[in-house]
Amino acid sequence: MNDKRVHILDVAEQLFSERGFDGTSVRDIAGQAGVNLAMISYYFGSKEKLLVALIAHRSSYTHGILEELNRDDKLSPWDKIERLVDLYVDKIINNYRFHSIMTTHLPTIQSDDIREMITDIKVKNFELIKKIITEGQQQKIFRKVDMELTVGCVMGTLTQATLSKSLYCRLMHIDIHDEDTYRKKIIPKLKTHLKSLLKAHLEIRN
Amino acid sequence: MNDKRVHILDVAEQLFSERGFDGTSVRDIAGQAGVNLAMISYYFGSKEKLLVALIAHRSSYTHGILEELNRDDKLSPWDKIERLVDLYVDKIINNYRFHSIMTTHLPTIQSDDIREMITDIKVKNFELIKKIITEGQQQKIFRKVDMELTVGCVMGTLTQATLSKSLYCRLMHIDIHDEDTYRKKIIPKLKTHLKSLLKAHLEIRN
DNA sequence: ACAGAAGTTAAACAATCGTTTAAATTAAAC
DNA sequence: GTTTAATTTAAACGATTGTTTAACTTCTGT
Repeated sequence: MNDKRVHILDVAEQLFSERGFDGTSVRDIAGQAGVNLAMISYYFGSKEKLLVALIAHRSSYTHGILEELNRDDKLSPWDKIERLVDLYVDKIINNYRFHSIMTTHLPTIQSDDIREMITDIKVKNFELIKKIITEGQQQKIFRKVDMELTVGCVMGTLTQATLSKSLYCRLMHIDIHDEDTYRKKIIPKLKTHLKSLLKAHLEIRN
Repeated sequence: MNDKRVHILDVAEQLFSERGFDGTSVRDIAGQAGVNLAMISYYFGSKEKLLVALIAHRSSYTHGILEELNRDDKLSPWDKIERLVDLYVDKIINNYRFHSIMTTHLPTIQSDDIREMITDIKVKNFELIKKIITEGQQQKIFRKVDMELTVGCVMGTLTQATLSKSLYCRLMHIDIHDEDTYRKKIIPKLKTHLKSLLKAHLEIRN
C-alpha cells in the first residue's frame, strides 16, 4: 500500500483511539497527517471507508501469529498456553491504539457490515484459542471450563489494561501521559498474572 | 431530582451507550425524550454537563452495595467472594448501558476533570474488592496474587461481556438485538465462571 | 515531446452541530 | 387577582461537519 495512505491510516488510528471515531474530524486527520483535506476522500472514499481500510490494514498486519502457534506440534498444551499469553499480551498492548478502537467502537457502530467485520475477526481469534484449550482437554491435561468466558477473561483483562489505563496508572503510580513506562510495567505483569491464572483455572485438581 | 430531568438522563444514557457521546446529538436526546431542544441547556447547561449529571446520578444510584458487603463480619472470605461476584455481575450487567459509557468514554475523554471523576469511582470500587482479598490473605485462606490484575480480570470479563456483546451473541447463538435473552443467559454463566475462576486462583495449593 | 492518467489543491456545498435568544406560557407567592 | 418567578417554545446564531467540485500540477507511458 501507498506510503501516504499508510501514513494517513497511522494518524487516523492515533486520533480515533484518543478522541473516538465521531470525536475525530476528517480535517483533524488531514491536518495532523499534513495532507490536503480532499485527499482522504480521494484515497478512501469516505470517513467510514477509512475506518474499514484501517481495520483491514491492521488485521492483515497482526494476522498469522496465532496460526503458527497452533501448527506447532512439538509444544505441550501448557507450553502453548504460555506462548499464547506471551504473544497475545505483546500483540494487544503494543497495538493498544487499534485494540482500543476495535473494542470501544464495536458497540456504537451502526453499520451492520462493519460490526460483522469486527466480530468476524474476534470470532476467528476465539476459535484459535478454543482449539488450544480443547486439545489440552482431550489429552486430559486441562479440566472442563466455560470456554467463552475463559477466553473472555483473558481478552477482558487485556481490554481493561487498554481502556482503563488511567485507573491502572493511578494504582501503579505512573504518570497518565507516560505511555512507555506504562507499557513496560504492565506487559510483564500481565504475562505473569495471566499464566498463573490460567494454570490454576485449567489445572485438574485432586 | 425532577422527573423530567431523570427522564432526559435515561434517554441520554441509552443513546450514549448505543451511539457514543459524540455520536449522539442534543437534538437526538431531546427528540427521543419528547422535550424541547432548549430544555437540555436549561436543565443541565451543556451536553458535557449532562454527561457529568448522568454519571453523578448513576453513581449515587449504585453506591453503597459494596460497602454493605464489606461491613458484614459474619461471612467468611470465600463467602464474601461469592457474594461479591453475585453483586457485581448483577450490578454491571443490569446497568450495562451505564457501564458501557463509563468504559468506552474513559479513554477518549479530553476533560481532565471528568476523567478524574470516573477514575475516582473505579478506584473506590477497586479498594473495596482489594480489602476483601487482603482479609482472606491475612487469614491465610487466600494465596498471594497480583491485586490490580485480579480485580482487573473480574472487571475485564464483565466489560468484555458488555462491550463485545455481538461476539458473545454469535458464540452463544443469540440474536444480537435480543437484549433480554442475552442478559438472562450471560448472568448465571458469568457468576458460575467467575466464582470457579477466583476459587482456583485464590486457593492455597499444596 | 506529448497525451492521458494520477495526484493535489483551495474553495464551496448543504447539513448538522451545541448553544443562545426573546417571546410565550405556566406555576407559585402574596 | 396581580405580580413575580419558573418553565417551555420556535427560531436563529455562528461554527463545524463530511463531501464534492473544478482548476491545477505532477507523473507515466509512448
